[in-house]
Amino acid sequence: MTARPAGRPAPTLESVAALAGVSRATAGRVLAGSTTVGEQSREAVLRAATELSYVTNRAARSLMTRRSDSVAFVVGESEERFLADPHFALLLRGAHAALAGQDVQLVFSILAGDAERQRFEHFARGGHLDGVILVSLHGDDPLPRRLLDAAVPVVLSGRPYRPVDGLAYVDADNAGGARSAVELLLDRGRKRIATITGPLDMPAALDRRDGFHAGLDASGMRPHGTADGDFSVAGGRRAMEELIAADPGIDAVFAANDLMAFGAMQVLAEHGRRVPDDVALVGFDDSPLAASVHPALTTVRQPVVAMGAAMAARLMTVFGEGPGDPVPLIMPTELVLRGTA
Amino acid sequence: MTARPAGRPAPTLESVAALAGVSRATAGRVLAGSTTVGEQSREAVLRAATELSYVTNRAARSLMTRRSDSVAFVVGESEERFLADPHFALLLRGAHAALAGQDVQLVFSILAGDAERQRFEHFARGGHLDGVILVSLHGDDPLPRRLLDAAVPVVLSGRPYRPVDGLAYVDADNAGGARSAVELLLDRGRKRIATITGPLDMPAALDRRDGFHAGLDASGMRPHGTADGDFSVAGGRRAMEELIAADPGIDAVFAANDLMAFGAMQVLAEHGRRVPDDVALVGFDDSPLAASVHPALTTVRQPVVAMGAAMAARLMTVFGEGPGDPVPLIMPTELVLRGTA
DNA sequence: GTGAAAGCGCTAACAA
DNA sequence: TTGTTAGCGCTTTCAC
Repeated sequence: MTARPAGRPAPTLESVAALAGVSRATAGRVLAGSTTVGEQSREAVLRAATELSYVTNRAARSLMTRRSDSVAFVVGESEERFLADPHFALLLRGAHAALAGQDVQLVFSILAGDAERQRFEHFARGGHLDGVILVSLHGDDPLPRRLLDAAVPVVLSGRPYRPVDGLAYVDADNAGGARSAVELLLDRGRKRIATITGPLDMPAALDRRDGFHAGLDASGMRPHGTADGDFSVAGGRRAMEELIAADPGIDAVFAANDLMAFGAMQVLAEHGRRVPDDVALVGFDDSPLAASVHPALTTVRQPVVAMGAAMAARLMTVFGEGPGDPVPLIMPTELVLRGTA
Repeated sequence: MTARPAGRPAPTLESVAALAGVSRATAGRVLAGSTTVGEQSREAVLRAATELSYVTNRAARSLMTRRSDSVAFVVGESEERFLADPHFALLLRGAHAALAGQDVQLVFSILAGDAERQRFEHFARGGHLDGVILVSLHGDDPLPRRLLDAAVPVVLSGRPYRPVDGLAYVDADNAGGARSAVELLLDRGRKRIATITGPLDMPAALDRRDGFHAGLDASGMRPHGTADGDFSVAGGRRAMEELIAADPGIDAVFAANDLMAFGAMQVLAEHGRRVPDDVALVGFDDSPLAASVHPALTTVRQPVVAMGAAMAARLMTVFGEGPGDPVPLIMPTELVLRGTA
């Protein structure tokens, strides 16, 4: 189907040129923003284009330029968990915002299962994408390497599990953020501090855990418990139960993301522990719900929307660059003081 | 850039044909799945295509077929709220799943602000989209009508605020679901039942409110309070505060979505009301968090992923159809009994 | 069953 | 500054 009432064919550059009384080439120049065009022609073309409400045919353009003018936003996760996390939507929003106005399409894809992974890789290698934003990869996923080998520009959300030559990425200062959370807890006079980690096949979880330990070490203290979660509310609940069972005396918890912190809050309440009086709590993300729970969650904010935008922007500039290792972009975090610590 | 190591040009149909020793036309026929091709040629072509890892150039194909092989998923909402709601991600996932394997791209867009709306409409009218999935529109948005007028197939998520001729949509049985929630509360012996509504410029909120009233009417009862929320946790909190202030004696609440129910749960706890003993609570959505809060939320499940898939499927079939009013698809809801009622 | 040839609408190289 | 020309890679008649 053509998106147009039957009978009226889509206006082409040809028809715009005809109406403006110039050649197709000149019309093309004007629409492409070339400056080497006479004032008269320019105006005539612009008027004609508006008149016909002309829209460039991207297929024809792509064929010539060998660019697709589209960027993929790819979620490398078969599980539901990541999509349920607002983090994902905010990254997407940021990427979209950065691309809006650039005349670049955002193609969305989820890699659920091997079949889809293969289809996607095939598609990407076919030159149908000017770049790929890769999000929520686990472990040592070979996809970035493979795309790079096929000369497809890639930007990763978060550092790769293992360093990959030539791979660009945008990350938050996870270790620094975690450390600042611990320091806050220490400032508040807490002595028995535990942590709930994220899934340890993800670099973000690893870095937050390391930052947590670094913060304690710096004060000559030791963790009073570590329980592994999975970045979900339910995982946070389980981990908190573990922590309490192992050491009923803990007086502070750093959860590696907000969802797990919410789970921990529930469990603490169920065990009759008051937050923050008995147990102080700090999360990570500053997700949209953090301000709405009660008491409101003290957390480490990472600029997720800005990170999404940065990834898209990175991709746009990478297009022009030659070989050489791209510089990772590490965005600062910020402690948001609210009611739980 | 071409997504391919410099020097090695992307294989074309031409090169596949050459390697297979047939004409480009025959190669094309095989790859398009035509049956009028000899067994020998077919095998030769398939082998050659695999050998070269050939990928059809979509731009060239689009140019010929006048189809874009892409569908847009469009969020008509400038506000953050909708994106933070897991509902959105699940719809997206469903739509993506239905399109996977169909060789159709999912183009993602958010209509934040007038500039973006215009750009999008222009783009869509340009015939760059085979169809549009429209999500989270407010009030009497003219966009569906305008797209339809431009002969762009549209499927709406949820019924339109006002009926629009020829507009396809997929909705949940909001009124029925709300009604079943009320009936549960009545079954539990509750007498003083209030509701927290969604934003009343959205049909889903309206229909749930109406279903709530219908359920009460059927038993000859009247609502003990109505407070308007906005589908957010914070809005649910505010509404619950209102409800308690207006009538401290209420013994049940139906919240028009889960996020507001979460807010209500917090406020009830803060006021020393036990859930469900003192006040029973039913939400709507069965969002991923509903099972994780404590007590776990009793709620009305709507099949969101299936709805997203249905919208995409609808779009694919609409392509072929002629004029005539499409039949709306109303998906059933289901009461999920958990701890709050 | 297969091939030759004609474009789809655009951009880019070259002339003028 | 402008126009002419030559394709980009594909699908699709139309012959054979």
